[in-house]
This record gives sequence, C-alpha cells and structure tokens, in this order.
Amino acid sequence: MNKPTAPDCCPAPSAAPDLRPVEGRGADEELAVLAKAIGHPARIQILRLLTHRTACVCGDIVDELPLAQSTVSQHLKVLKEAGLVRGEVDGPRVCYCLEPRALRRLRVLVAGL
Amino acid sequence: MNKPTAPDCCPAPSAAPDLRPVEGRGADEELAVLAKAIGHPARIQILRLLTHRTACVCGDIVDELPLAQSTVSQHLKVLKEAGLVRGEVDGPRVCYCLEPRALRRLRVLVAGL
DNA sequence: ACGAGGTATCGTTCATCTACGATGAACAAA
DNA sequence: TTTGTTCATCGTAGATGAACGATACCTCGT
Repeated sequence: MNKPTAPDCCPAPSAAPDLRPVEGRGADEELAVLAKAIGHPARIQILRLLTHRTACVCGDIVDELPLAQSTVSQHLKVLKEAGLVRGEVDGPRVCYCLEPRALRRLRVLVAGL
Repeated sequence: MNKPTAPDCCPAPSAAPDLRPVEGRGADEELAVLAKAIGHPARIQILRLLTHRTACVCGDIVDELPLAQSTVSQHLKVLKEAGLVRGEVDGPRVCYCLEPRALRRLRVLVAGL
C-alpha cells in the first residue's frame, strides 16, 4: 500500500486504429496545429526527453534545457494544448508524458502529404 | 525541337538513401525548421496542390487560395527556404514543384520522435 | 523599344511567439 | 499554521509572423 514517488501516469499505449481523414480542411488545420507545436527546437527536445526516459519527467526537464522555468512551462503548455503531451499532478510536482495517439496522428498526417 | 508551354521541372524522384542523423541537435533544428514551415494551413494546402497535380502549378495556386497574390508568394518563399519546394522560371511564369527529398526527410524525422 | 501579364519584394499594420523575472497557487512536511 | 518546494500564470519587451496594397522586376510578344 506504499505510495512511492514513482508516478504511475503514462498509461496504456492503446493501439486503437485512427479513423479520421488524412486530407481535407480539417486535416489541414489539425496538421498545422501539430506541426506548429513541434516547430521549435526546445519543444522537440522536450519530446525526445519524454520518449527516451520512459518514465515521466517533470522539473527535470528544466534542468535539461538552457531555459528558465517559466519558459519551459510555456513550451509544455503549447505541447499540451496541441495534445502531444499530458500532465498529471503527482503531489507537489507534475508528471508529463507523451500522448502516443497524437504522435501517431502526426506521423499519419505527415505521411499523407 | 518544339518548346511547348508544358514545363519540364519537377525532375527525377531520385531515391537516394538519406544518411543524415535522426536525432541530436542538428536534427532537432532541422525538424523544427521543416515543422514550422508546414505549421500553417495555407502552406499545407499549397503542398497538397503540388502533390495532387503532378505538374507544377504557379499562379494557379493563387486562384485556389483565398489569399492575396503577395501573401501566397510569401508562403511559397517560406516553403522554398525550408527546402520543401522549388521554383523554376518557365517563361513569364514560375513553376513550383515539391522537393521529394525534403518531404521524405520530414517523414523520417517525425518518425524518429 | 515598348507594353502586358505574372511574380517578387517593399512597407505597413496587427497579432502571435519567445524569453525572462516576479508573483501566485497547490501540496507535503515540520 | 507555517515553511519550503514545485509548477503555473502574469506582465513585459523584443522578435517574428501573417496579411494586404503598392510597386518594382522579369520575360515574352508586338
């Protein structure tokens, strides 16, 4: 019944197929939002950090980037609003993890170009 | 020896393998540039126009988009600077075509996330 | 050389992005 | 309750982006 600091977010990969269209106005807008979200090196670096460390990091991201804490928080917000990342509160800290569905969606949309 | 209006740009697909790295600082920057370039619905629409019509269009792009000619020209410039598109002068008009290598590179980099 | 059509560039305006420090809110431990 | 830690938000300043009209630039016919 212990509740260690180890967070338990980053849930099931959930390999459900994606039935949304790859073209059309909606897809264009969707791809534009996703692409703009990863259109900054810092945000790409954040995504890589989250992929490599399977576990969700939180403030460690700040330590890894040459940016102020508030700036990193902004970037995380952008990624979160794009749906690429999710944050779960784990005590005083926040655990961020990738949203594999969004990443897959991005790959599909880019492949559709 | 005839030189019809049909443009002869959009050259060989050239399936040479890409040996550049998928990660690291350089790749991050590269992906950020490419992603930012497609981070706007109008530019995605332009890319789709260029893929669907095999032939290179030029000012027809302006007719397809609800934007001023100068704005479309700006978007084309962004795509060109990102390496996603190339423009060749064909008489009084300019023929734009996709750069398949850049598109492939983008796919690879996104897949590497 | 000249005019006409097709593009690119310039200059401007308004909005969004990026970065920071400072402040605020939430929570755990004392 | 108070304190310290962690993260989000606010406010700001400078840079970049997006859109347009106007204008300059080419290239081809005449």
